[in-house]
Amino acid sequence: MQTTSPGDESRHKIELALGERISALISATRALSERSAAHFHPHLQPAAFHIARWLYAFGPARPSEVAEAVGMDRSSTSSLIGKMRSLGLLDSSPALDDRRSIIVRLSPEGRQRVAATLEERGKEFYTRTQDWSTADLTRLVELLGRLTAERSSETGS
Amino acid sequence: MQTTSPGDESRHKIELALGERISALISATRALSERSAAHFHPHLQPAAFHIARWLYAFGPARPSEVAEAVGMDRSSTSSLIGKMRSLGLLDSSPALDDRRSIIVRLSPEGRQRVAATLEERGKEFYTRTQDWSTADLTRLVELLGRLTAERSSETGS
DNA sequence: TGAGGTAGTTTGCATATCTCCACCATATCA
DNA sequence: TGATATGGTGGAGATATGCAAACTACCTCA
Repeated sequence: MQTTSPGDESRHKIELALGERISALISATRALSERSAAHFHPHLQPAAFHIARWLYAFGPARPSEVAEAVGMDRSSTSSLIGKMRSLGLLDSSPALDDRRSIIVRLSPEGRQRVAATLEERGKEFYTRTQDWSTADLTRLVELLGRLTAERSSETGS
Repeated sequence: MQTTSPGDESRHKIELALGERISALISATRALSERSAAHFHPHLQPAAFHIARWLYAFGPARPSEVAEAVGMDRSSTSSLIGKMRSLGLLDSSPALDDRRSIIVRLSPEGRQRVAATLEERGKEFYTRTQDWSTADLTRLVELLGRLTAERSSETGS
């Protein structure tokens, strides 16, 4: 695993560091995330929040795509999607290009509920940025946005 | 609690945006995280990885502190810590200030295993930053570091 | 000193989720 | 056309984790 050029080597170090920082962020937010999931909706299992949050962040998609993206299996995802639909948290429409499939999306109420959960539970986290400059905050938002904006080349549709 | 000054208002908007970006990042990395947890160690439950990863990121701590931080209950945490100890993945020492308590820390092997898991599974994620400038990458690493740097009593490393 | 609280561990039980497995409708390909 | 694969759904059984309670050792405070 010896790197060939000095540039590649330091680049890889930075990428490794990024991985560790993201990992630290995930660790730091895990308790918050689980609590949010538990409080998302009184008639839903926690995992429903993971589905809803993904749809909130990345928009409408097919159930199998959601399952793959959040690392859940298709049965559980299907069942939770069914429950969320019957609770009015999300809508579905037939997929245009494949009549076996459907597209699920958050309903306005579902979207609102995710937003409320994020804001309510996220307050505990805001204290960390209280002494940040607005410029740094904005920069971080922008960079994170670029990091997660990557949903065009998938599924070739 | 309505904010009064325009500065506070836009500030809050940025904080909200940050919350949504972090949420998106967590959604985007959830599948990866779960897969990493599942592959962390063949004789351990997935949740052991969450404990190990937290210790990797934030250093030695008491079991109850870990449980609180990763959002798991103390019985599961205790049981998993016991298993990891017997597998040589972490060591424990008595807490100096409280003889009821202990301090757990990753062993060199445990640390190495977490690092290996992070690097191996994280590769799928690196493609996202391939076309980033090194400056942006470095900046993101720095900002994320500041966001998660919250523990005063770290043990070097 | 004694009373009550806390840290860690263990156990029993409830529940959430995963792993197969099967099924149907549709798609894809020979 | 037929054969095989895929997307969504549902069920049965296995496992992981949460929750509650009990226990020991220890701490804290009156």
